[in-house]
Amino acid sequence: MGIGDLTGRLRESLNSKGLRMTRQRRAILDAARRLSPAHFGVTDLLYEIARGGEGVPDSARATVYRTLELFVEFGILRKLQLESRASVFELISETAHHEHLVCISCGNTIEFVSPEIERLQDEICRELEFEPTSHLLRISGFCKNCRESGAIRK
Amino acid sequence: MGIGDLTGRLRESLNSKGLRMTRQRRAILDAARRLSPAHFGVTDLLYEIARGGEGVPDSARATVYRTLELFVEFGILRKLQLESRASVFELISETAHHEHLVCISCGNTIEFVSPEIERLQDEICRELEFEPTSHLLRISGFCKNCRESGAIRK
DNA sequence: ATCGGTGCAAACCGTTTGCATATGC
DNA sequence: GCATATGCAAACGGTTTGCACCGAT
Repeated sequence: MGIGDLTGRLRESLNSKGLRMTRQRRAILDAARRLSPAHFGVTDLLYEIARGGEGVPDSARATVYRTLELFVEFGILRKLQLESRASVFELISETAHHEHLVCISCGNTIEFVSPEIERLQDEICRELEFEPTSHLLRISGFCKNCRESGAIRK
Repeated sequence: MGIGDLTGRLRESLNSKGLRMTRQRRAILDAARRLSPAHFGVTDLLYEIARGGEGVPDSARATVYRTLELFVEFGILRKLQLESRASVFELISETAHHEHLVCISCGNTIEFVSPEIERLQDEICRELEFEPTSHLLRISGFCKNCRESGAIRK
């Protein structure tokens, strides 16, 4: 099932719970797709929706929050914990789950995948009889650019 | 340098920056030590300080926030990102850095260490020319207890 | 027509900040 | 004595909630 079928998947998920497809939910999904594969926060989404000319007023943050929560439940979005304050989301695609390097100087994130680390995680969970549903691996530090430009302050 | 020498280490760190040892900073360090090795939030700390009879009023959250930040800078505490809302801290001891399994049903955390995963992380950083300063690995899911008791609601 | 969804404003909660007072050095 | 630290209260920013109205089914 491709990323192009997201609208169908959303409709399905909604139906199965007796919920409704609305203009706003469609607009939010579309904006998320346009922003993808970048990560985005609630404000990014509102801005992107406005750019798309969709009718979701800037004051409707509540709707966006409620909808994003729903999308996470449906497995359409993943909620990251990149920063301590604001929530950051990303569209879940068929591509492998990735981890993040976060530069504490410039704030940029670099993505990587490591099947070996994933395998070790599964092993640990088996040993501890823990049933994993998701995981987060984030390495903070200084990216190549910031090290070279001496922009390291923190 | 043992965990018992924390007060001395704090005094040293403070001196080296021209800062002062105060009743409050000592009280906060003591409370953190009493709570250790458990994780604690700002409210836990305030409560523990009150129990110790130290003179830090409940309204002095600002002081606690400022002090914890300082302690993190000094390498005495580590700030975790276990939850999205409130900050959680832990005392850094000589024992190896550990990772967390977090049960999304009961909220309990299980700690584990994995030198292999740490090694793979270092390898990845080397490849991507990234200089790591800290990392966070958190696996969410269901602990043994919750699976067995069928207490899984999510 | 019904029941879920939206928009708005107000409440919430953890955290930060400004400032007068208190205190370690 | 002077600069740092504290305590308090107010501001802040992201998020959640209550409720009247709107709209998909």
